Amino acid sequence: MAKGSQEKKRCARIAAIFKTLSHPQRLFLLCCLCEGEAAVSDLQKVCGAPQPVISQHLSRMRREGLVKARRTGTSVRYRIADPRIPAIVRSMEKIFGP
Amino acid sequence: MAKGSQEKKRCARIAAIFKTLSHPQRLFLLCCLCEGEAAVSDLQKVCGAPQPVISQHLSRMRREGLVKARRTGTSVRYRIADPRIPAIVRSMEKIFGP
DNA sequence: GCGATACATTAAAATATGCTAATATTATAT
DNA sequence: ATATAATATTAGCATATTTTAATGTATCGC
Repeated sequence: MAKGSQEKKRCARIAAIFKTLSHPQRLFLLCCLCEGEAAVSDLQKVCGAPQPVISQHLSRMRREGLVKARRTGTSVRYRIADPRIPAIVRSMEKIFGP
Repeated sequence: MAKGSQEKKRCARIAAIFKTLSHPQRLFLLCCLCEGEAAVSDLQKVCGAPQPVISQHLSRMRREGLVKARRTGTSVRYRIADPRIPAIVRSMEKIFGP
């Protein structure tokens, strides 16, 4: 395998995660989940977007391993998949914040 | 101003940065610059993409405040704009790495 | 079972992004 | 001043992403 190829693969992998984080609403949803577990309907209220859009965003974040889900009766509650995720968002805010 | 609106703006801002980081080649370029300043021609060699593509990527990262540039004769050398950036990429690798 | 609630999925239209090719700029050397 | 090397910019096309709208699935209470 060519030199640097390994590094490029790592970048492609991380870039895919960054892409998932690169949508304003999606990132906002993630930030909401940083405060604690929440149902789709809760997120819909604070986010203000149509329900299918929220579901699509959450679905994508789940595929990418950013969040996890569990059913509670008829509702589904989402949560952050890794406790180190909030720190990354906060670091970004410190560096690139207003 | 409505509640949560401030938070949404922050997310939009950070999401824009994430979007810039969300391209494999761009992220690879940034990682190269994490090792130290480099000229466009150097980056072209390790990256293997056409020169205009590299320039476009660098130009965008510059606009977003991720990198800085300075001329040295006929060549332009790029560098990371903030020393805290490499840590973010490394954190991401730790969490989402192979 | 039936209706209602909460969520998920899909397809198609609208929009944004990235690549290519051509051209422009900037600085050095002769 | 002209030529050359290094980098930047632009426009147009191809592709990917987002949104919208409609439909599907699952769970609970009756």
